[in-house]
Amino acid sequence: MRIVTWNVNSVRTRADRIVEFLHRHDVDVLAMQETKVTDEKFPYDRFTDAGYEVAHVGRNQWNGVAIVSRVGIADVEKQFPGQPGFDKDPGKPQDVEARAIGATCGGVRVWSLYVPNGREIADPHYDYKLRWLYNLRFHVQDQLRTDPDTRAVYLGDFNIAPLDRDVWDIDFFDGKTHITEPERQAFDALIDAGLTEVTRPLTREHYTYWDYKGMRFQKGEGMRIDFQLATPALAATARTGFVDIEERSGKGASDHAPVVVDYLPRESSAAFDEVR
DNA sequence: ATGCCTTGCATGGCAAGA
Repeated sequence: MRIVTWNVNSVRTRADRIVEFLHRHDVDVLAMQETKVTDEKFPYDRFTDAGYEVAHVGRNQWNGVAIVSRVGIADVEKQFPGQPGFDKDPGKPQDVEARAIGATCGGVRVWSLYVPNGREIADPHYDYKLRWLYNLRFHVQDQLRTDPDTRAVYLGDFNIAPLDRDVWDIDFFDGKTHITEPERQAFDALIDAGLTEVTRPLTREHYTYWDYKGMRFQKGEGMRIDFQLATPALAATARTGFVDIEERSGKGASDHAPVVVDYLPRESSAAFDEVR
């Protein structure tokens, strides 16, 4: 089963090339981030016409996450349990943003995640980002405690570069977000909870994102911030993967590239283990 | 160069991205 994560930076602007991408790479499940559209205005027909079902949550022009699947979509959740909102005024109810959607597709629990950017280290959004990640960790722990054999993947735009080599110039990021120790610890906490980041060993590409500004893509100056974090049962079946650099290179591309992973079906995995 | 693109929107100069 081929599962992809892709921050599309507007699903309406890029509907043509997203559908083209699904066909070109024979995709089973695509988790999108930054659809930048409300549920009402989502271009559902473009995907249903192509043979996919859609689950989406979008409340305004910001954020927005979706899952499109041709292997079924069941039990949709439009936020993860315990997902915090942004509370610029602690006295008021938190605004839970459209940053997480979960659905079961072909026996895999898929969570499309758009982790808050953090903006500046001194900005309240930085604390929001850390809080969001730690609450996600608690959710993952709960899921694995309930069912250690669950096949689930938490994938998306994590807005964290876990290693220094995940950015083109670590000195450029001195004092900036995405590379700070607290952010990396929050990412590592997801790994400590039992997840495996499966894309790094499967692709030779360094980066998944290149800023539009300053010809960053043409200069090879990117960041590795999009990932697929799989539970043990699913991670054991990850076989091949790649970052679709060509998709990022075209005119009118998103600033993120699709990150693709092929997982063996549950049956094949059992057979494979027996053969071993 | 507190910039450089690109998006959506009460289509205006913003806000936001990373």
